[in-house]
Amino acid sequence: MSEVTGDRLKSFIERVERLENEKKAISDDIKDIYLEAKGQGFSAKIIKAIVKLRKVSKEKRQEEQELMELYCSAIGLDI
Amino acid sequence: MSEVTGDRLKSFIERVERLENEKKAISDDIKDIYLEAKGQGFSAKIIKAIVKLRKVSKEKRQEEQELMELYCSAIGLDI
Amino acid sequence: MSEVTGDRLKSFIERVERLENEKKAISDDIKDIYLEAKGQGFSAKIIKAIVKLRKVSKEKRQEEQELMELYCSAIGLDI
Amino acid sequence: MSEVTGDRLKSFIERVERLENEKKAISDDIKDIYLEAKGQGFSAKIIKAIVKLRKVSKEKRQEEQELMELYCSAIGLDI
DNA sequence: TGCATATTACACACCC
DNA sequence: GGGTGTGTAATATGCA
Repeated sequence: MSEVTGDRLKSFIERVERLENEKKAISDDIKDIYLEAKGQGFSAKIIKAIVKLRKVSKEKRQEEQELMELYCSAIGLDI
Repeated sequence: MSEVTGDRLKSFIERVERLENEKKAISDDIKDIYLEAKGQGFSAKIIKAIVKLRKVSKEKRQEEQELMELYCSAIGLDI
Repeated sequence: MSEVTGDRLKSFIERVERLENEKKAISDDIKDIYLEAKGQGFSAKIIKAIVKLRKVSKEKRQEEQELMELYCSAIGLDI
Repeated sequence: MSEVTGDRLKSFIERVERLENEKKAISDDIKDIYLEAKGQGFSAKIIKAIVKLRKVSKEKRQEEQELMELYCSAIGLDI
């Protein structure tokens, strides 16, 4: 591998590492928000569930719910 | 739940969603870098392995340091 | 640390390691069952959800559901 | 879903539940060992650290081996 | 599309 | 008993 090639490779690696650091910082910020919410009496767990809920479409959620109910009725589990 | 409380809750949710979008954008940037590297003939798999190796090496050093401190504190040795 | 003490310590470590290996083997068996179920056309995801469901009491599930609905109505999210 | 299908589903669920119970029993045994060790004056935290260290050392060796093979295959070197 | 991996979420255990 | 940390489980992503 030529020196130039090595430099380019190094450049790629460092760019990735820089972005991963930024990503990590944002993750930490998100954690802080959950802590803040918790400090004001909100349940972090529920907030996370809502954020997730808003991501996936209503149709998809209903599909899963229906499959779940089908399985439960098949084994006689009352939910 | 009062309207004010609902507003604060909504604010938390939207802040989280905004940060998650930023995080997603960074992930996409990282993906682009790997594509670019691949376009220049580098193996993305190898680059990822190197990035990971550099990360775990750093973490391993920290872990060993912490383990040493744990041992020292366990035997009452002040370092 | 005396030799006897060292031997006892070693014994504890090895007993833990042996049990952790057994635990790992069981985890693998569980994974195999999910694969088998999947191979017969069942959704592993849903089965896991059901197993989890049977673990927690009905009351607890309802509580979480109600809290969730309270939060959603507070931010005007129709679920 | 036919009754037969429901029975098969139920069988999968019960097999998983049985194995999870076994796993739980082993976890409890491990906890007992730590209590016993503590009762003899050993630090559970340190023992856990040692067990973990022995585990990751082994894993790390394997990872390095795999990385080496990855590098070699990347440059077309047959080892 | 199925598999491997990486991230994320959760629950349990320990400590104060 | 409450908060923190750790270990495990689940999900989402990316590659073959």
